[in-house]
Amino acid sequence: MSEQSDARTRFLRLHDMLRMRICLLDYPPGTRLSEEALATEFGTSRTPLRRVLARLEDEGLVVSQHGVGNIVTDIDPGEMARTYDLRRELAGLVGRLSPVPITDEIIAKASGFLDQGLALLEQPDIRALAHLNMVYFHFGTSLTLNEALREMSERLYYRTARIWLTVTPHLNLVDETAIFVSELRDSLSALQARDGQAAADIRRAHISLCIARMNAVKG
Amino acid sequence: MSEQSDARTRFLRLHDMLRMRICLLDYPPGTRLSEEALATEFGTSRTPLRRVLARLEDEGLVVSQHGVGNIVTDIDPGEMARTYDLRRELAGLVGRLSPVPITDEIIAKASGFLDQGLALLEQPDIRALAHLNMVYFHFGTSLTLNEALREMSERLYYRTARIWLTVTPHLNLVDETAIFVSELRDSLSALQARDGQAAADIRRAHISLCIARMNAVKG
DNA sequence: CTGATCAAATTTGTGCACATCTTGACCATT
DNA sequence: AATGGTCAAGATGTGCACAAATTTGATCAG
Repeated sequence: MSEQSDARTRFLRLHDMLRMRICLLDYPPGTRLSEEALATEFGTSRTPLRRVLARLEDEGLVVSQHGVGNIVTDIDPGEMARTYDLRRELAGLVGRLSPVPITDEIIAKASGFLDQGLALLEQPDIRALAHLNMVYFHFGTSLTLNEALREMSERLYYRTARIWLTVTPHLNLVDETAIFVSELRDSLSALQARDGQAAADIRRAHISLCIARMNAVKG
Repeated sequence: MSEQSDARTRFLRLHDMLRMRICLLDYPPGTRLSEEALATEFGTSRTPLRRVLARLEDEGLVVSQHGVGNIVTDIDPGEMARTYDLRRELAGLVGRLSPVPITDEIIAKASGFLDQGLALLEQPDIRALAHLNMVYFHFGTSLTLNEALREMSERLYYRTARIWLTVTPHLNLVDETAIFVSELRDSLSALQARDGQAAADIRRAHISLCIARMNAVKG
């Protein structure tokens, strides 16, 4: 009873895969995505694939140019900074608009994220760190029942996810991992106190700090 | 030098027209939009039109069902209430995140909106009121330079625009017009004082009051 | 009259052929 | 050698024919 039509399931799967590849920089900005090549890889024709690319274009991750190709968008630092400003505010709102009651199950999940983060401290890996950050972000948005807030937060997250991966190599990977682990630790503490607002504020504060670190790199 | 390709221009025009029809209830919730009929009306084939419908589906205004049709979505009151909660917060943020300096030109626009509102008081018209509200909303979002904030605000606006039109007939049209005019008047005063934050707070407050009025109807 | 069953009609999804546009290479001219 | 034009190659955009899915109505058995 997956209640999803086959076409929609495939659409969501392809969209997820391509978005992930873009956000993990498998397709760096400027990459030309050939519809024909992708259609061949996924075993479909161009038509369903164009539906996926259309959505990625609406999300601002690619731009389609007639006669040229589907080009992975570049990142304008100023716009990304403003997008981060909004993400920071939305992160705080998660604790105020329709917050979910904190259950033992939620705490267990947060604890699991901390374990994975600690494992990454032993064996740093920027790609694994980015992936864990993504999963943890979805966990964060799941703490509100406000569907629109979840959707907008995720939309903005995927638009800014690449900038962090671009900047991190210039920082110290071990340091960044440690900072992320401390966020996971603080977040777990707040949740254990059954204080969802505090947990949201912690995520908000870490976005602020992330903005500051990236500004320091730029300057 | 409109710098837009022909295909993109047509896409934007069709998207705007269909979105307007949905939000003004020309296509009430549950309406089945036939791709063939719309393609004939606009003088294209189904292919470009499906690109438009795909975006409307991503925006949550229609759902496409294989073998059935493209159906205008219904409105869940609870979700709409939560969406309004977020819209209220975003309206306040417009005054804090990258606000634009208030120029004479901006004040002139606000003054023009007030004139149009006053004209509507003389000759009430729910459709004209809804249209003026839409134009004024875009004016409001133009007061921030934060592109993401503008985009998310507009996305949420179009998702909730219909609920207001659905509820207003149960209220008094003249009263609603008068309330809107007072918002325009307050907004103009704040802008004349060169206080963009105050103008944003006024719009925020009016969203709060609108939520309260709609809750009163429901209860 | 009621219920089920099936076929026809209608609608969206897919694949393909072709139109349109961009780019770059090649070549003739100055 | 520099420059301008022309053309071919390759990419996305469009239109059409068909596949797949759903609904509807007719038809027939009970």
